[in-house]
Amino acid sequence: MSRPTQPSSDGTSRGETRTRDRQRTTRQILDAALIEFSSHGFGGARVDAIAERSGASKPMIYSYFGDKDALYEAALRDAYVQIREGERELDLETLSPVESIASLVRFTLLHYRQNPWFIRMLNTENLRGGRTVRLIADAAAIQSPLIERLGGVLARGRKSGEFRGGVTPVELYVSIASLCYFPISNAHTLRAVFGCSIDDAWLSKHEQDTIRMILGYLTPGPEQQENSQERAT
Amino acid sequence: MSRPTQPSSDGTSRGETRTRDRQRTTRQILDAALIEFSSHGFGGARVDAIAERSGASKPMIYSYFGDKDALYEAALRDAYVQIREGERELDLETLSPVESIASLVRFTLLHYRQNPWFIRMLNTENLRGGRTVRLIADAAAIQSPLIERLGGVLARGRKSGEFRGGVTPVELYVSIASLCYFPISNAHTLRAVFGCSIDDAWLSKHEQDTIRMILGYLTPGPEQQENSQERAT
Amino acid sequence: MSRPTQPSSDGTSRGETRTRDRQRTTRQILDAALIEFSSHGFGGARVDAIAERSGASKPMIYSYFGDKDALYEAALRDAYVQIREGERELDLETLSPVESIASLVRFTLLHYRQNPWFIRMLNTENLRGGRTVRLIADAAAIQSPLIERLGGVLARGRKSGEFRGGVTPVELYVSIASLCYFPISNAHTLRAVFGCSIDDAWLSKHEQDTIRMILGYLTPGPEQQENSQERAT
Amino acid sequence: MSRPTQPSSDGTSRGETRTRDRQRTTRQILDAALIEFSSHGFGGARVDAIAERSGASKPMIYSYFGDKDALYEAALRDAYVQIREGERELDLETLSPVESIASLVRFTLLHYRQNPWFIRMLNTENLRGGRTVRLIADAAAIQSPLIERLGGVLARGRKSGEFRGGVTPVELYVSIASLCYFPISNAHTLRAVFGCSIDDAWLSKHEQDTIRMILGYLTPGPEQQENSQERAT
DNA sequence: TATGAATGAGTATTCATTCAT
DNA sequence: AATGAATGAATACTCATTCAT
Repeated sequence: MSRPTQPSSDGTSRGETRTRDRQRTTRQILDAALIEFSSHGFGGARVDAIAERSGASKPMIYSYFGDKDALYEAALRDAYVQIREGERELDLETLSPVESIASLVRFTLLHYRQNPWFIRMLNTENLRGGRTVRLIADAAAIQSPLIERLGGVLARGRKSGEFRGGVTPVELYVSIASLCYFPISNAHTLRAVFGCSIDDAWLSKHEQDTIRMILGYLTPGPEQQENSQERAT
Repeated sequence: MSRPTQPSSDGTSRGETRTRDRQRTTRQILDAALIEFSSHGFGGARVDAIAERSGASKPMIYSYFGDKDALYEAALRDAYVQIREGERELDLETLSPVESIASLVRFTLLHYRQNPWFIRMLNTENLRGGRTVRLIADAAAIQSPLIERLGGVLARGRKSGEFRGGVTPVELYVSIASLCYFPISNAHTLRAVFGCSIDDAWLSKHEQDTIRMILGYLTPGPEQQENSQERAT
Repeated sequence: MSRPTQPSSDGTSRGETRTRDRQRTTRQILDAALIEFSSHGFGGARVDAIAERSGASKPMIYSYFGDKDALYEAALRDAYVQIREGERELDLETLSPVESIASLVRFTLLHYRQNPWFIRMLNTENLRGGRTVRLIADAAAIQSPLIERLGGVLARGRKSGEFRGGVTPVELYVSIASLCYFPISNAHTLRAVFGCSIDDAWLSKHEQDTIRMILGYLTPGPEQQENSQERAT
Repeated sequence: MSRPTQPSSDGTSRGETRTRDRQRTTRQILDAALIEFSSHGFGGARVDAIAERSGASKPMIYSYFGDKDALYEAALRDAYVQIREGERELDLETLSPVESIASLVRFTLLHYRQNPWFIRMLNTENLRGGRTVRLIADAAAIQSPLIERLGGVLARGRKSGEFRGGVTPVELYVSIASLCYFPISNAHTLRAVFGCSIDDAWLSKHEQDTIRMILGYLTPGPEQQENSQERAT
């Protein structure tokens, strides 16, 4: 029943073509899965919809990935892989420490805006209690080298006297991510409750504010504010 | 199973127990719905599970609320109502401006930690594109008077010279919420990707950092940082 | 809990009032049931709808009638009772035989048109295989004295030479009923399939045709037509 | 269970069995649906029962037809299609006008007796107010070419002097259908109320009576009867 | 290998019927 | 006696998954 495939004219062998087809199909399925899972959450996602959008048949999806959970896992991992690839374009090594931080903020915000499905996948996964990310946490792809690079920036800044000590890269990055993630992730409820529309202008302003906040936090300065609550208690 | 209802002292009679039972049942259904929807998202939530957890029968749920969508809407609204009630306990009027801000940060973080289902409901709703919150946005319950009160704090701070101008209460609140929301909302993925466990200690430290960041942002100061990127560009 | 009812001012005693109330409620339930059953069939009828339309509570309906089947049975019997009452107004004794027949046709058609729920109840019951009408067939109310009276008309007509013999009243009545029932019962499908709208004008014409057909059938005449098929076979 | 399918001789290959199975399954579902809907009405029909009787699974039914309404629509349309197919066997062109009419009556009665579900489907649909037949009325299948053919018979009869004028084919057909439909449709209630059992013998006699009535109605004759009521008024 | 077709096990929702007052 | 409230048992419909080819 398998139709005879004559050797492809571009020099690839039959096996290679198959491999390439398989990769292409896998890619299409993952893209469709990312859209579907990030649009409707895990429970609301439909394998049918993924099949239709990807152009692959359902048995194919099952044969490639196993079941819905496994497909979700693959999609989540792929989400991280794509994001990590994006992060590689970020330059934290040649800019000045201050500029590196500003650049990181700008990049993070832009990244979230350009890949809204990523935020949605993270929301979905956290709603699920992280049960899947835990499974794939050991895989190298998911861990971000960003922390290490950010550690370098902090060290440089401390050495140059621009930054104070006592700030870990993880804490710093979580703060940056928080400020970039939340307004985009929660745009709908923010608009409904506070009447603010999180559009380009709003986010541009927010970008400035965030940079100011983060740099203010890193600056050595007179350090009066952080004692405020100690006095209060 | 029927708890002893002491005779009502306010003159209401008969029907009273029915009413009270209805209220109690409604409450139980809403509680169960909040747990279910915030645990599994809308698509993954099961009306059966809500019935079982609440102790109400399914027909009762449908008779009280209509359908799954309406039940979700009621639960979402209730989530906001509960949060608004919590916010009333917050004192932003008698404390000093700086202390008010610190207090708001502490309160927000505590609030999110103590009511994790709230964060999860917001995530769920935003995953749905906010289609339900839009429906109930006009209800008084949902809009927060917090913004107005925060505006008062900012005004007082500006008058006393502690705060600079040019900061709107919404922007400020979004930043505070961002910093408090994200680490809790995304605790699972953060742990998997950055290896940090968002526990009490972590959050205590984060609370300090957040207060420092926010106050640093509000302080007039030499204003060098916020120009950094202008130099860069 | 039963409120004291002072003796009614119109001379009826408490017991009588209760009896009268019960009768009135029963009547209202039956009316609502006739509408509901004849509108939606047995399977499509909703006890809730009957309760709402009748103004009676569902437990009352169940206490009065038993269950849905029994209620249907009562409604069906009532349909026949009402129809029989209507038939009493028909005069088949004083008019001439020919006029009696014409009058019966006119009456039957009018009757069906004025009580469309009756046709629908009959359709419903026949769809059910007559399982209920069989139960109540023994009750006097349901059997029609019409056949007997029609027998008298036929006898008179035969005696006067206007009608031929060999026609039983049941056969005759079935033919009349057929011609009156079908166009009304099947008005919707007739319109869809044959494009004819069964309105007043159409039915007036049909009334004439029916009378002509029936009388032609009863008239002694040269009797050529009815042999036609014997020749054919 | 799979009947042996001989290799198709018309050049179609593969997919053929699938198609044929689909057609066969569709047929079985429609048959089961006709039985179920005509036995219990729309509201009383159970999709489960149709699945069981047809041997198809419920999801298959839904995948083939859509939902219960659509299945009902398909069944109703199919009922008409089958009936129209039956009518094609009827010869109204070569027989004499009188014989044609007699033949049509005999055919109609036989048809109704042999396909009792057809009458029941019509009853069901009319009980529903014809809302579905209206949807499919435009489909060619449903409209009967019978009327046209009957018009031809009437014309021939008028030309030969056997039939009078002033009779439209629709009116005539409705009368014939009435006389054939009602005794079968209402057999159950007729038996209960008038004690007559509508069996083969009864219907044979009724067939004769109907032919007599219809032909009497068509015959030119002295035309005395139809004036009777004018005298009465 | 690839896929149209098929289904077991749900899932939201309804309804006849009964309880508690 | 009368009814608002409650529910067991369906009922229409769906979906992740597998079969047959």
